[in-house]
Parts: sequence; C-alpha cells; structure tokens
Amino acid sequence: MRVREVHGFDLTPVEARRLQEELAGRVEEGPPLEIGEVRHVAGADVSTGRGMAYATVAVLDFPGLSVVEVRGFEAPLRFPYVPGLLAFREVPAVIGALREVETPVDALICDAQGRAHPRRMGLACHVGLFVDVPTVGCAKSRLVGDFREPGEEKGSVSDLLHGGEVVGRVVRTRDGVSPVFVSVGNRMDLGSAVELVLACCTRYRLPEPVRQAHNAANRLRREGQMGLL
DNA sequence: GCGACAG
DNA sequence: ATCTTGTCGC
Repeated sequence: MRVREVHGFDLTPVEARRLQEELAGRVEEGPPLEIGEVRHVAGADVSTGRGMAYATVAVLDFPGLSVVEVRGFEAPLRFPYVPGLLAFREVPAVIGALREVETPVDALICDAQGRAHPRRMGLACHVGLFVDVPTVGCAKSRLVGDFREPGEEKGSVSDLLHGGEVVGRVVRTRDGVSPVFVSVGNRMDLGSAVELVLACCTRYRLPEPVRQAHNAANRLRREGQMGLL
C-alpha cells in the first residue's frame, strides 16, 4: 500500500498537539463509502512491550470476512502514552505495516478514535492522512464526548456529542455487549463508518478485521512472528 | 484545585 | 496497553 510521508515523528508532546490542530483541517469527512463496492476491509492494531511497538494489519475479504493477508512491523517506542496523543506513539509502526500490504484495500478500521478526539484528530484520522484508503475509528472506550446508553440489541446506536457537534456514534455491535465508539477517520462519512463496523461484527463485539489484527499483534510480540497464510 | 483520560 | 489466578456467568 502506498504510504505518504506527511511529517516526521521526532516531536515533543507540545509540538505534537500543535501539529494535530494543523492536520485536523486536512481530514475529509466523506464521501459516503459505497459499501456494495467494498471487496477488502483491513484492520490495524498495535501491541506494546519491552519498549517496542508491534503493529499489524489484517486484510479480510468482504462481506465474507475471511483473512487474505496479514502483515506486521515492529518499531521502538519513542513517544509516551499521553491521552489525546496516541497517534504519535503508534502511527510510526502502523504505517510500517501498511507499507507492506499488497492486497488492494477499500477501507481500514483502526482500533482507536477518529474524529471523536479533543482536536478532531484521533489516530484513525492521522493514519488516514498517510494513505489513500478511507479510514474508520472503532474504539473500545470513550476518549471525549457525552452520550446516552444505546439500546441493548445489536444495531442500537446513539450520538457521541462533544463541543456542540456529533463527533461519533456509540454502537451496540452484539446483543448485550458493551458498545464500541465509532467515528470517521478520513475520506469517509459517519453513517458509512457505522454501517461498515456493523457489517464486520458477525460473531464478536469488535469488527473481525480488528480482532484478527489484534490477535496477530499479540502473537508477533510473544513469538516474534504471526503465522503464515 | 479536582476529575477525566483511545491504547 | 501490560502485569496476572481464579472465578462468576451464560
């Protein structure tokens, strides 16, 4: 996959925060994703340990959701975990893995926030500026915003509000499970993002591409490899 | 000053 | 996220 060199990552937290304010203006909300045209969906995740970041990207066919490619990339952690600045800690490793993906991907789901971020620049938006693929943020917990608990049935949703705007949606992906937080990454629309995430949650709470990437990242960290295809 | 806080 | 055993629930 083609990856652009938007900027370097040798920054301090103060510089990183200022860069986010500038980059947020480059994020594109829309157009709607033609989900009927989607052939492949990828998921990205990062596992950390012993000063290293182990990033993986799993590519699945759609709507079948079987794994067709898995790539991994490890890089030293050069930035601390600071709420709101996660991208500066994990993106270097993520783009390393994305660079090695050979399958044409139509959409990428990141295990993090997109526009549901204090400066509308979550990791999913950040990754979306480095690639041409539309990105979606699907996090397991909230970073910012207020919301009402969605209904208990799969498919129930509620708006995630912050600073007077709808920055994302709280989505129940399976009956009875805790909801996930979906928001636009880049080149995508919120409705499409929710639709895609729901279409990827056939058996588990998290979208299958993200689950596969998560498992591969843990294997990469523990065993130094992910298993072939 | 106090509480919140993706992974 | 990671560190970790047993244990409560479907």
